[in-house]
Formats: sequence, C-alpha cells, structure tokens
Amino acid sequence: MCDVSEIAPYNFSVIELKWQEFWSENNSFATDLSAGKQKYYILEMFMYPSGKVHIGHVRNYTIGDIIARFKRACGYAVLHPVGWDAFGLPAENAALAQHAHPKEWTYQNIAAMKQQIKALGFSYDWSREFATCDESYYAFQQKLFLAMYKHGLIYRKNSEVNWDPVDNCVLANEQVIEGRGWRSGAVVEKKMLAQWFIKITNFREELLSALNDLGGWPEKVRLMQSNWIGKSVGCSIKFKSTADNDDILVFTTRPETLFGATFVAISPHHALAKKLAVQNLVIKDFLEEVRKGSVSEEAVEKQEKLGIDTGITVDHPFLPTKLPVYIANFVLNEYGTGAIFGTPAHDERDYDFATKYSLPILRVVEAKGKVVGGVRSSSDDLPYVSTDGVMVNSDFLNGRSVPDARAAIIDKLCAIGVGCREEFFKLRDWGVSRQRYWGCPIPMVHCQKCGVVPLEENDLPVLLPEDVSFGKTGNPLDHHPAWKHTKCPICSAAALRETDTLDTFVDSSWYFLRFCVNDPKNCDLLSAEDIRHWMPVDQYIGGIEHAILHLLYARFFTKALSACGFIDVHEPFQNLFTQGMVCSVTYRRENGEWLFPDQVHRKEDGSCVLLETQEPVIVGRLEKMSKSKKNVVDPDAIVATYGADALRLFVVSDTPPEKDFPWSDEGLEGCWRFINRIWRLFVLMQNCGVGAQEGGINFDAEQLPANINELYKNFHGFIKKITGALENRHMNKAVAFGRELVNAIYACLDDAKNHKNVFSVIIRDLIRMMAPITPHICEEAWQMLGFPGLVSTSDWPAYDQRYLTVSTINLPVQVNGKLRGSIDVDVDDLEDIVFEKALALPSVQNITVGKVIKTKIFVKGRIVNFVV
RNA sequence: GCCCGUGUGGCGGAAUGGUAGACGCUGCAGACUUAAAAUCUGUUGUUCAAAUUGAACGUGUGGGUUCGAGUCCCUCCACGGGCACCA
Repeated sequence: MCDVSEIAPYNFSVIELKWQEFWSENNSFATDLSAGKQKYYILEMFMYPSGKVHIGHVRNYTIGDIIARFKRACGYAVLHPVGWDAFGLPAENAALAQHAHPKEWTYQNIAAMKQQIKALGFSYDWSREFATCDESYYAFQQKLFLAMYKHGLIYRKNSEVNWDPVDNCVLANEQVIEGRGWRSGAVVEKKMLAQWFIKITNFREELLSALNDLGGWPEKVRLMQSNWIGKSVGCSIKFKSTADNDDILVFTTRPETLFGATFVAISPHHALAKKLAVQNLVIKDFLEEVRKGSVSEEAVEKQEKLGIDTGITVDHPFLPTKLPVYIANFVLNEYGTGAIFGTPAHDERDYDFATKYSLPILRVVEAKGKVVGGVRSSSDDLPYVSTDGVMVNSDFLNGRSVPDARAAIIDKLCAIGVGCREEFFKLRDWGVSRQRYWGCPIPMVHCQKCGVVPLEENDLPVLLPEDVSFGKTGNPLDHHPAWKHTKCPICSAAALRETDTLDTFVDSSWYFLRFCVNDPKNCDLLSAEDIRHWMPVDQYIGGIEHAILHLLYARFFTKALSACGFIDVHEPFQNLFTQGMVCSVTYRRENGEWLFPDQVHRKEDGSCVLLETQEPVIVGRLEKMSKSKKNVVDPDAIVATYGADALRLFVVSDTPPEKDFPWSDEGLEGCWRFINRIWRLFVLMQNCGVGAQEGGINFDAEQLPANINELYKNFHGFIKKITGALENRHMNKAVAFGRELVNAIYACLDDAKNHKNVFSVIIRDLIRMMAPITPHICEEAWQMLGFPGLVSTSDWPAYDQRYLTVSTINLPVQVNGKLRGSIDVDVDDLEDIVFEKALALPSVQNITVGKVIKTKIFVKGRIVNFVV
C-alpha cells in the first residue's frame, strides 16, 4: 500500500480533454438506431446563442446529461440532441452596437458556446445539431406555415397589438409580463396593426383537457397553463333595449344573481359605445379620455373605475324594471361579449362602481344561517361574492342554493329564448408578426389585385437577404431596396412580399420534431417514420419560466401539425422537469448600486462593508445569477480551475434539482476535494492490483471476513439506492449515497490487497455509477484499471437481492411513543422474545417498574412500543 | 384579492406514519509538517447535568387523529411563485 501523499493530484485538464476528444472522434454518443431496444428521447430546452454559456445552462444540461447517460447504461436507445434557438432580437441589437451582421454574430456565438459546452463533456449526438436560423430549418418552417394556412389555422387581421416602444416590436399576450415587454422591460403600449395570427384558440379545449393526461408534468405547470387558457362556463343573456334595436348581449358566470342586477355596462370598445359616440359629444370625450388612460397595460391595472350613463335603458328579462346602460372602463371588450350586467351586492367591481355612481345595491344571496325571520339590517358583508348561500329576493329562485339556482335560471333563460349556456376562454389567438429582420420570413405576398396570397411551395424558401442596413427605425426588410419586390403567384403582376418575420417562439415550437430525423440529408425533413419512432420526448428539461409561453405553443404546434397530417402525435413532452435557478448572494450600496462580491469585505461580526470606502453594504437575499446584479460566476473559469467533473458534480450535489440552487465557492471546493478523493482511491486500487482480473473476477461471497462481507452487502444496498435515486431524478441523493459508498470503501482500504476480486467488483461498479455525473474521471479510471471498452457505454450495475436481506437488526424500543433504547434482535424473532429483551432494558425498567403495561406493540423489523 | 408551493441545526439538505438531522459545507480540536497547503482522525441541534454511562427540549404557530406525527387532518403566521378589473 503506497502512501496517499505520494499520489499526484488529479490532472483534470489533460484527462478531461483526452476523453472529450476520444468521445468526439469515436462518435461515442451517436443515436442508437438498433432495433429491439426501447427508445428514450431526452431533451433539454435548447439554448439561445447569446455568446456565453451561463451557470444556469450548466445545471440544466448536467441534469439532462446525467439522465441520458444513466438511461443509456440501463439499456435504452437514447436520443440526446443539441441545437440552437438562434433567431431573435439580440442579434439585431448587436448589429447596431457592434456593426456585425446578425448572421455572423449568431454563428460566431454558436461556435464559441459550442466550445464551452464541449468542455463539459455532455453526451450529445452532435450530428443532429442545427440552428433555427439555418436556411434548411426555417425553409421547412415556411412549409409548415403554408400548410397551417391552408388548414385555416392562420389568418390576418387588424388588431390592437402590444407594442414594445423600446424594441419597436409587437409582443404576444404571453410576452407581456406585468404590463411590460418580457425582454426589454418597457411599458407596453396599444397600437392598431395588420397582423398574422395563428389560431391557437381552435385547440383551446384540447389544450385544456389534455393537461389532465400529462401526469409526468409538474402540477404547477399544468395549473398555470389551465389558468392561462382560462375557461369559464356561464351564460349569455340578451337584454332588450327599451329604445332602438340596441339589444345588449352580456356574458356572466353568475346568472343566478340576475335578480340583483341594477345596471348594465359595456366596454368603451363595444360597438354600441362607438355608435353612440358618433352622436353624443360627451360620450365621445369620455371614450377618448378612457383610451388615453389605457395606453399602457400597466396603467389599466391601477385605474379607477370610470363610467358614463348612456341614457339608454334595457329591460330586465324577468322584472318590470328598466336598467341603465353605462359605458365603463373596467369592462373588457376582448372577453366574453364585452358587456356585463352589474350585480353590486355580489361582485367587487360592480360594488365599487355602484357606490361611486350611487346605483342601487340589491342582495340576492344570503350567507347560510343568516336568514332569520327575513329580518336583516346589516349589510356589512357586502359585496358577498361567495357562492355558499341561499337565494333571496329572486322570485322563483328564492330558497335555493346557488348551484341549484344557476341551473334553474339557465334552463329558464334558454326556454324563453333570452339566453343560452356558453363558455368563454381567456386564451387569445397567437399574434406571430414581428417587424424584424432576424427571423423566419413569412411566405406571403401582397398583391394589389389578388390581395394577400400565399406563396406556392416551389417558390420556397424565402431566404433572408444578407445585404441589409440597420440603424433606421423599423424593419430592415422593409427598407431593403429590392427584396420585397416580387410577383404575385396568382396573376404574376408586381407584388410585395410580407416583410414581417415570425415570432421566434414559432421556431422553438417544433424543433424537437426536427431532432427526430435520422438522416436529414436523404429524406423528407419530417419523416413520419422517424417522428413515430422517437416522439414523444420522454423527458424534457428546462426552466419554469417557460411554463406558459414555450410549452403551450409547443403543445399547440404538435396538435396543429397532427391536424395538418404531418405527424401523428398529440402531446410533445411525456415528462417535463423544471429545474430551479442558480442563485447567489447579492451586495448593494445604500444607494442601490450593485456590487461584485470581491468589492465587499465581510467583517468578524458578519456585517459587510465596501472594501474601498468601508461604507456599509446591504447583503441581499439569494437571487438568480445575473450580470446586472453582479452575482454571476463564469463556467469557463471554474472548468479551468477545477475541471468539468467538479462543476457537474457540484451543480447536482446537495440541492434537489427542482429547487433553486444556492451557489457557494466552498461547496465547489468540497466537490473538487471529492474528485481528488476518488482519484486517490482509484490510484490506490490500481496499486493493489484491483481492476480487471485475468480469467475474470471470481470470489466466494460466503467466505469473506466479517468486515468485507459487511462492505460487500452494503455495496449491493448502495447500488439499489443510487439506482432508485437516479430513476427518480434525485441527483443530490445519488451523490450522497456515492459519497457514503466511497467512505465505506476507504474504511476497509487495508483489506484491498487481500481481497482484490471483491474490491474489483465494488470499484468497477462504483465507477459505473459515478460515470453519469463525473464522466471524465470515471472513463480514465475505467481504462486505468483495465476494464474493457468505455464506461460511458457499459451497462448499469445490478444488485443482488440476496445481499440486501439482513438477519439481525437493531430495533428501537419506545415507552409511550418515546424512544428509550434499542435492542439487537433476529429479524425472525417472535414477539415474546422481543418483548422480553426490550423489557430488560434498564432505561425501559426505570419507567415501567411497578406499573401495569396496558399495551405492547411490536411491528416486525420496525418498532417496539410499551404503553403504560 | 384569487390560485399554487414551501417552512427541519450556523448553511444546503436526508428521513415507506416507526431511532429526526444521512451526505456535504462551515466551525472547532488533534495527527503529519520547520511552517503552510494538501491529507488523515475526531467533533459540531439547544439547554441542563454528578459533564464517561444521564435527562429535558427540538422539524414556522396553535389544535386534532394515532400506541407513535417532520410526515395525515384543521387553524393561523411567514416566505416564494403564478394570475389579476376574465364578469
């Protein structure tokens, strides 16, 4: 046995590079197309080529790679591809700032990031790599677009759009977060523009109901999507106008409160409001004022309720009452029918409005148990919005429960032809036009004579021109002198190309299908056979921030492309895993300026000061790493100092992968120590002759001395535990168990020489089990100890159930449910023997002596409990 | 406001209703060393104690179910996330 201190430290830089090159040259992770194996498609959300890999990527892709390597070892045919979500605004911004062409900038970034990714040793099939800005990719996307157009899933309309004044660009509803652009953060404005829309709403019912079958998705994400689709079931009711033919159709989810209606309100964008404004200057002024106020989404949210009485009245369907009609700023035109009936007693908004304009408030739902002799003076629980109650003041509904009354009144309204059951959704069609250069051109033409005309398939692809100039506001494609001039596919007259490009979320809505293509050069771009073979993605991994946007669009696209006959898949992602963010502490000056960690000095008492000036520093909570908060770490620097394995190990250690990961330099150091610890172990083992043995590894497990026998049994237990942990994606536990196993081996180190065969098995399988997490060092050790082939392509170890069964155990003994000691017993010992032993414990006797034991509980293998 | 999630040592976190704190980080002590680093060993929930053998307390709060609760049920609190004038 040589001295540990004589072992040179692990030379990761040479060894990691060696294996990365080996894997690459030998195509070690090419997709396994052999028949007879079960397929496993694992995909991490692909990367935007910003130019630099950040630590969040590293965590995401490490989690994915561990699963890919684990599944491969378990005998699955794994598809683990990599690609680039490469269109988008930053490329154009860079073009402006650095005078680089977006294309050049993007491909350079991809090249740079590829280097970084390769240095981390991920087991990708690089042969399937592509970028969404590759001509072959977006050309096919144009085909898909035309097919969807022919299926009536795409249309153009004038619409009020979310306009980002900083990016000079339209945003989808999903891209507006708290009234601000998701990328620029600018307050979003409203603007009218002719836009291309994709009819995602055609699939709203399916998108909603299919969520129930997505058992492999986090409940949270399903719920968020469900809320976003926002189905409400209710009833539309026609209110007859007392004057003209200006009947008003309202939508409500609470039709049973109809007898409490005291007014009707319509949206300022309602057709009737616009009609009235023509004749009535006061109304016109009001509408203008309201519109001014609603420039930004943000303002709308904080707005005070405003309304104007139109002078029109409508008939109550069941009562002789006439209800005034208001135009009110809180009524949304895009939802329901753009009109409501106001029930102030049972709706907060209606209550505010009625209070402000002194409209009557009429209670029709009484909380249960509050109706005493019909007398009631207090109205302090108004507005009463709960549906838990009894109907009052409501004619034929009186005395019924809310659900009862609802069914009854819908029946009645339908019967008399005034209303009908109806459903409304929050989900809107997806606006995909972007007034930008660096995106997929929309394959449409505007002809003076024929109108908007789709291109023929053989006119495709519409390629982006490269000679564009940036700098002018607006769309560079529009400024291009020649590009947009073309001929109409129908009449051949001069016509103009559509200069809008597609939202980049379109690009990422089908890329997972493109990865399935086994031989993109020789076959149609979406071979039905390949898709059928690989889809759906068995495990998709990405950030929770895509819970709505990307994941909803991708689900929709899959359904839409199925409807168009391209594929036959209904949900793209069988299992979804959303990993947490990598976070780190933040430091700020009192004036709010962010500080780098190395500008800050932590004093003995724990408080922090700025090194330069000694002024106090505010230590913030852990926040997602971001450049602006100055709390980022650079993956390259870490790989250079500690190696890829240490980093991979660290990002899955300790914290469960779905939770936010608190970065700490000490933790990273700890992982580096562990890497060296196993390296020393491997070297020591090699020195002891452990490894592949001539004539195979043979030993009689029955003949081992007690401590080695113990180690060998534990070893089987660890195989079981580590396998289970990885199957359930509990990488943190797999790492912990791996460390325990290493500790257990170290404890028996002196016996290695005399039990080469046992240790060979244990070390061999330790290497196999560590390999998904720290592949480079394991590959090196595998080779060093003479095992055949690559550990990366070797099988996952199996445990032997025989070694997991134990004959004696240490059984806890409780008195009154409180632990008092433990006894060593035979697993099969009978109750009486166990009780006898347990009662003999002094700590038990101290309590039980002189007392009557009321109950004795014995759960085999678990517990003894005496109740006195 | 509505919906969802989470609360366990100094920290990240373990724990099929059955010995709470595995594993790691930090800290402390020791060995080796001229010294340091590295490495190795021990120790590290709190309080009390005759301090070597012990006891009490302890998983956000208060209650409940159970022989037994971090785990199941109810209440409240705190934090995080999503939605938000959606009728």
